[in-house]
Amino acid sequence: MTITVHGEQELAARTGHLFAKPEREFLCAATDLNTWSHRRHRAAAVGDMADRVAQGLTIRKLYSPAALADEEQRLHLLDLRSVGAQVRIAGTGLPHETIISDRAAMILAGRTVRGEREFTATTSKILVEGVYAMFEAAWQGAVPLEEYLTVDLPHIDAAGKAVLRMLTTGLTDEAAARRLGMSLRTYRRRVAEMMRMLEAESRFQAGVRAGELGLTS
Amino acid sequence: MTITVHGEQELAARTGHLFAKPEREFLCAATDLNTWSHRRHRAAAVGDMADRVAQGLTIRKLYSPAALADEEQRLHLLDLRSVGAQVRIAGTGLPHETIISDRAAMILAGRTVRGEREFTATTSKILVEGVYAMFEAAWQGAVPLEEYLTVDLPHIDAAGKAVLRMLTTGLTDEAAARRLGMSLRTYRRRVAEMMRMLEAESRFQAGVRAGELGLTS
DNA sequence: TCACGCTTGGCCATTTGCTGCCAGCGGCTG
DNA sequence: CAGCCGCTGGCAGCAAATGGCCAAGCGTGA
Repeated sequence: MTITVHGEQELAARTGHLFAKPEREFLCAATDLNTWSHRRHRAAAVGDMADRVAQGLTIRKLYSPAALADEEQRLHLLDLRSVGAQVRIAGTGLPHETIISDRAAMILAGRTVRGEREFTATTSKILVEGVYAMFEAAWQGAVPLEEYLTVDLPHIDAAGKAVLRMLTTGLTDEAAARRLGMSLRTYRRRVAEMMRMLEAESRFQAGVRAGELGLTS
Repeated sequence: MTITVHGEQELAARTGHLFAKPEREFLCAATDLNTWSHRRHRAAAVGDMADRVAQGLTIRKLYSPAALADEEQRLHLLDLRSVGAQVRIAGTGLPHETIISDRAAMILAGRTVRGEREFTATTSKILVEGVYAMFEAAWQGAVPLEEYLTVDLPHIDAAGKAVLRMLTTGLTDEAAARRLGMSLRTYRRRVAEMMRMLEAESRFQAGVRAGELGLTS
């Protein structure tokens, strides 16, 4: 079964039964939080979600970085996390929204046509499984929310970036300092500061952090 | 238009016109190279591909790590690269195969039913765009082929992994060695070996490499 | 102008990391 | 059984990293 509907009311009327009560798994991919739900419904949804997660439902939500554009959305994502939903941030936009319920039913949202949002809902095994596989691949490549938020923590200015670059070359401190046109003592001060920012006790550990966080590319 | 067909002959007969001549972009996601093409056709396909790429066609192929299971597939992927196709390896299996042609037509392959492979082909804008977005997200999280092959270079055994783990904790060598129940000299030997494998001159550099390559998770 | 705060650079003591050397041990082979 | 090889561990010498201390210089505000 594959149908196209217009507007959220028609979507709910014709497909609500497919998505109302996921039992095992609920997946959602969207650009940001405004895509599927209005602001005033979110708090209630979180409460409901906590109960469902406690009953064994797996909830996975994949958003684009736009979902972290404002503090309200960010807080809501943290709420989702606190009730046990898994949230990841993809490295790219997710302009078309997808919901997969119990791996059996799926909605894809299209564009708005004459004021009504266009949706395709389907229970086609092939379609659902195909998109599910893609979701899974995107999920694997996405960053868990906490990690993504951590990425924001070490804000590194140009001078810091220069130090990181030098550290990544493998040069001794003396050679690196000369390269940057500063004294060894100053360079080492900068390195010590960088280590603090990366919360590392050793250079290897700092390197791992920098590498994992993509700070060296 | 969305149809389900059985077997590759019916697929070609009913949808061949949609996929035969992509003009701008051809996307393919699959577990490995056996999914869409037989071995004897591959070399010819590469030749054809070179011409098309030269004419401006963008070819992107996303495979799972299974595509690198044997040398023949690996060499073929390198051939694809050499003619200008973009190839990336996802971090997860892609059990269902997808082709998107010029962002206008799409095939999803399902399972084999009574000896015939089941396919869904569609030109539905919503479906195509939805899957396209997922493909894009998966693509962003996937590793370019050359990089992935580089990942394979440092094959790290269990002892090496233990050393990496210790290095990542930030402990001094002496503390780490004691933790692993070996002498400082042996630990340092292991560390030196790890540095060689990571091709690093400094510990920071080694850490970056390990972190970027995902060796610490 | 003077005082203050901050940054830089030189110097130095200490710690940590790097690696060669040698002895000892265990396993394998002829 | 003896010899060889690979690995381990202790020790030593040296390099590199860590960071404290102090003086000098600069910018800012009263």
